[in-house]
Amino acid sequence: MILAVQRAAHATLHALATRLGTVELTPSEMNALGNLADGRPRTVSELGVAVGAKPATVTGILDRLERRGLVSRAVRPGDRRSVHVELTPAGRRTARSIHVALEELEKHALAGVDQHAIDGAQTVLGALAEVAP
Amino acid sequence: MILAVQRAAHATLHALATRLGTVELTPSEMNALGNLADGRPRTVSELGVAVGAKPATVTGILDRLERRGLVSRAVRPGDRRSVHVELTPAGRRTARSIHVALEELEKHALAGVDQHAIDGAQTVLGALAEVAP
DNA sequence: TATTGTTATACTCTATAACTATA
DNA sequence: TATAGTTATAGAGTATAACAATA
Repeated sequence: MILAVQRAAHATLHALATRLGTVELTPSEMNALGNLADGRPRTVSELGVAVGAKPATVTGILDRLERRGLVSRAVRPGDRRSVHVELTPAGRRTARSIHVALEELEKHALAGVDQHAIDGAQTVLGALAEVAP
Repeated sequence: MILAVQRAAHATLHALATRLGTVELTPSEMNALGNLADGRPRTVSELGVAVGAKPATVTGILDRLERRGLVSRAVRPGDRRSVHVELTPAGRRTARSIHVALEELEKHALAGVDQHAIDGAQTVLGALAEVAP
């Protein structure tokens, strides 16, 4: 089962990258954009927890996204050590296309699968995600 | 659903690395050892298809595994361009501990999950893995 | 000519530790 | 002194292109 999860993760990531075509985003970059998509600013640490990366890693991801004009950094009011990250208008457009591509990919891949199987998969994936690190 | 797959993949990989403790293997290295575990030699290309990596990437993975004495390379009889890769005795022991750790992890994580959910997950993960790249 | 594997190059992700500027 | 973020360093995965040996 765990091996099947790895295979599915790999295949869907690859398929998503192909569908996005010219957008050229790495999985971590998509993940970061997806987490910021609701419009709420996050600190670097919060984003790190959300995407499962260390602050030092998040810094690198944000450097690239900022260079491409997809996110902006600003000192957080109230605590000048913190940085608030949020999407730029271009970042919001990109996040939206990722979301659409994901939905389409999922719809396409699971077209012939019945609802009971999907419910079961939710349960199993939830249990696996909760496993103690 | 696809996001749940990514989260589960990430969590299980991390848990597996923790359980293996001192063994210190990257996911790709585990994957390569797992594929060779049946004792049948593979060419670099075959292994690349099995682990989802390009030959150039496989070369690097094998370099590290060979340096640590876990796999051996030999010219393939009949086609001197090809290389046959197989596990050394130490590699077989390592592959076995990976297998055991995987089984235990899975058993532990899915202890409270009923069989219908597991069957459903198999179906869904199979469908996702088949999605066109 | 085509294939097999390797090497070379460049970029990303990751972890760790040291550093800065704030608190 | 503790925390937030960055920088520095090193290792690993990835893709692409060029290459040598062999078919």
